[in-house]
Amino acid sequence: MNTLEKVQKSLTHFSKSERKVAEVILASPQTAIHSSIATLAKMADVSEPTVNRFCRRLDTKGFPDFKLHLAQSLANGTPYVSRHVEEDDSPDSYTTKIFESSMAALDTARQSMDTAAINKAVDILTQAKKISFFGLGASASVAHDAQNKFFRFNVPVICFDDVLMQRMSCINSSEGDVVVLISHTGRTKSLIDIARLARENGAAVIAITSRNSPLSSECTLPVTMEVPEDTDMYLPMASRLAQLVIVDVLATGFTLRRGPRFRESLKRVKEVLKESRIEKDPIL
Amino acid sequence: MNTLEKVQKSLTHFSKSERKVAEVILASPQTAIHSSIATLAKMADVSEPTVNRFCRRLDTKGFPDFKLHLAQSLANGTPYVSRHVEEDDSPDSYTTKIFESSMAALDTARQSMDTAAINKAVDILTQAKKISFFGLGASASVAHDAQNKFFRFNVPVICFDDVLMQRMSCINSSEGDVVVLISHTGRTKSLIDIARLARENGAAVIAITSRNSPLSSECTLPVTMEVPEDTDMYLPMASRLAQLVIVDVLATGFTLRRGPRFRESLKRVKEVLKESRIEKDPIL
DNA sequence: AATTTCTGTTGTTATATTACGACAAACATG
DNA sequence: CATGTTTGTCGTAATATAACAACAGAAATT
Repeated sequence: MNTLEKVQKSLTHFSKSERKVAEVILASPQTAIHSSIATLAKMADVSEPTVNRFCRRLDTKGFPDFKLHLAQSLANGTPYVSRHVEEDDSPDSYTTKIFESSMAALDTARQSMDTAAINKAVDILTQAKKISFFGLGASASVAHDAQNKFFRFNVPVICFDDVLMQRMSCINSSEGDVVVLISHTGRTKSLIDIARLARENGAAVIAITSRNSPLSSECTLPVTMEVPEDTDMYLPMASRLAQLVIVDVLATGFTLRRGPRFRESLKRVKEVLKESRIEKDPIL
Repeated sequence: MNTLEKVQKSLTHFSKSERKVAEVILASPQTAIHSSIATLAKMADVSEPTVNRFCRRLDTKGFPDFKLHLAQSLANGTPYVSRHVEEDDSPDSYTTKIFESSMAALDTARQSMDTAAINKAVDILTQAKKISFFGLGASASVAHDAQNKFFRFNVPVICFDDVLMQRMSCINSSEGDVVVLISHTGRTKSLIDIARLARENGAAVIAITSRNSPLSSECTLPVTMEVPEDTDMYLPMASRLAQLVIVDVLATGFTLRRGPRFRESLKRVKEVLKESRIEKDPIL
């Protein structure tokens, strides 16, 4: 865990003097890491060894080591002790918080990723006759993005954000087809039906969803992740970002598997797109 | 700039002994930050003051200060010196790289954000009679996401990913309407036309795009950002993520501006959505 | 209830470690 | 050979920590 958060969280566990040290550090972590143990002790109005003991209590080797850990946690963001948006946050404040919580969410998602599953998914995708991306509601935009990416690969790819079309498409699917389902909760009934339907028709079903969800047990290959989502108050967002990144990871794996000649043709697609744009001023 | 990268980049600028120090640090930065100046000097087979001079050359106050900077840059990720995906990366490796570069991109985007513009955009959005989100190609999925978010706010909102529909919609727009255009480059000709068209019909035009782009000068309020995008080889991805986060920031600003009673009704929308899901096992 | 004992907290002193400045030797360069 | 740069040696000041002592408050004993 982040050292600064640890200090914050252990506040109650500390003794009187140690709490003084913690408060000084929390008040201005940037000052703390640039101070010597003597100046910090003076700021907190305690003795130097107290500061040292404080450091030890947080599982560090001593004061210098503690400074190192603290420096790292400062670099990692979290200048705000809380990342949750509050009622009376300023635009500057909530902007920062949302960006930071997004980054933190991506980090936890990364740590919970199973790269073996990623690899298998790439396997399946490269061998697909046809790829379909399905998502509902908020996940639909991820499906669209995926379609956009894989379309450039010159692979037969479709995308539906509508239950009926998804069902119809599944009924017509066959061996060699790959269906990618995107759902954060993995509990949307109609998507679970679709997973079953697709499998019954011989298609391989990849699901980008959460671990242990009903959907993950209903598909051929679950690509799962753990994302801290504060859905109580705000809209699901972190999961969307993580899904997008996973789609990008799959797309990247796809291009790597296909080899260099394939990537040449990708560049040509890009060249064509440039024509619809206003050229950048060459002076810039 | 990241300290570790700085060491890497300045390798040629160093003198013989200083380079020895740099190499030892690059070989194992984790060891370096946990060593004293004496042990590091011994490892590099140079004298202690040489190590100190090395630190000074990198604009730090001395060895301890250098360690702090180095620790921060290590915390920021970059265990890989490069975040770019290489030809022969393992799935684990490219997954990590893509996640990390995404996070780094969000960080730079955040730093380049103009929160005053965010605030103005929220102003405009809260007063809108009707909100339209337009994006083309890859940005279309962001527009969809935005529609999804604002739809829950019970605001008249539409979204088109098709040039003709966008034009038609603009022609029918009037005073009080708000058009939000999403384009990373801000150079897509047809979107620039649409910005002009919308303004001619009295609509306010917000553009989520890059600074100094043609689009940003053609709209009422540009919400710009700087995102490092490696479009040469891979697909635009970082910009998409940043756009999504900005949409989320705008949506959050919107709900905050609307006050607590508004958020109550949001919860009701969520309750309704739950009915389409399989309930979570209460034991879990 | 008063005293003792124990446990944990805090400060003082002493020492070892660490980093840095000043100077001098070695080295390269014209 | 002269000049400027690089590098190392030495001494000193700052820094962190170990060991010990004083103290406070709680628990136990009388």
